[in-house]
Amino acid sequence: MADRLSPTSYVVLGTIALRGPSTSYDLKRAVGRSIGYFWHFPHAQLYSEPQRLAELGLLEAETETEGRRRRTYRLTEEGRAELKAWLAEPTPEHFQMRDIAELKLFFNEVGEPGDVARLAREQVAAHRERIAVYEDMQARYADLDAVAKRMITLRLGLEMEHAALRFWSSLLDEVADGIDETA
Amino acid sequence: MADRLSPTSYVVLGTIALRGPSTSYDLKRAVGRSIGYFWHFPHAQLYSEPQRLAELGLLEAETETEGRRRRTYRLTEEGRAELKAWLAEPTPEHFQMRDIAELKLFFNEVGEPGDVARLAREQVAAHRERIAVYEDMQARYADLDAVAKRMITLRLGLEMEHAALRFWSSLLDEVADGIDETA
DNA sequence: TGCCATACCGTCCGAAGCAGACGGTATGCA
DNA sequence: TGCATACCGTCTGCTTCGGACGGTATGGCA
Repeated sequence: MADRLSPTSYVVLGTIALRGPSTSYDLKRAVGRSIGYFWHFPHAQLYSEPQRLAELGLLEAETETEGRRRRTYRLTEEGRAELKAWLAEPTPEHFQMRDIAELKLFFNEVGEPGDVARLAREQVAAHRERIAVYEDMQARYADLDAVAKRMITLRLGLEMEHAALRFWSSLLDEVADGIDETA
Repeated sequence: MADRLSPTSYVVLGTIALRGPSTSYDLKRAVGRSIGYFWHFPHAQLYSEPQRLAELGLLEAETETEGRRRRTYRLTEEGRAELKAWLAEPTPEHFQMRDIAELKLFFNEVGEPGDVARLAREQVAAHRERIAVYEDMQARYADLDAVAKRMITLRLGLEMEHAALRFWSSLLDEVADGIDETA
């Protein structure tokens, strides 16, 4: 059913399934605090996508009449069914990376000698910082049963961050021997 | 200089810098064999983007008159300068992940009990397969000095794949105890 | 009570990204 | 000669994207 939905669609459906009836603004904040860490969605889509889903009958909209023209969306039975079908079906696509740093590293032959070291240093710092953020979240929500099941993706995020950190650190070691020791 | 280029622009610029003068078709194949593994570009853009870059003076186009209307692009001085400036400048963005499997995992509460195990099994297989591909590439080009510098990104790719494999394997262990042992 | 600053919230638009259909060209082999 | 297949480029319609913009509620201070 339903033409074929995009990942964005399922983020909307799924977030509403987890939180209950929500406005676009609610979605925006919820996504910003969770999925947004590994998959970026421009907030404009969290306004347009629910409208589309409502037209498809997967969501039900209720518009406030006074004050802000705020719209609250709730899941329909069809919406929940669509979401569950998606969760149950195979996932053929391999993940994609979108890492500007990796791109730069690939073309490093074209650049100047110091470039790689500078890049590596930056990346080490960035990944360390991100790891701190994740560990903080993990600690904060450690014993909140309500979100325990969601927090599991944090572990994946941490694995990835550590892998990246390991890579850039060792690259830095290899490359920083002697040359360009300046911060 | 130049409004501000997209990652796609730098992929085109960079690939031409590495390979020398190229047609869009050349770019398509070269990208498919390298960067395409971690960052997907639809081939149509490898036709339109060089045209834009030529208008900006970063590339120089030469069109064949007979047979196929093939266009060969070569880097201008401005193009090389732009590329080198990009390589030298800081990289503020953190990588993005786009992993459908991670999305499904995040919403697993909504699904049925067997879903996570099935997902994990799939992912383990997929990452193992990808690791095999990468290791094969690594072995094949191990002693080709010409591409050694590019192959370093493969190491990063492998680190990432291993991290993902570790995560999904251990998740599978945790979740597959007793329930749903069917392939 | 009126005014301002600031957070809150939603819409719009132009540009870029994207998938894939389509159509034309060269090559090889029956 | 004719067909199959690989090679190569273009086009179209749609979605995604970033960010500017504009309106609305709240609280504090004059």
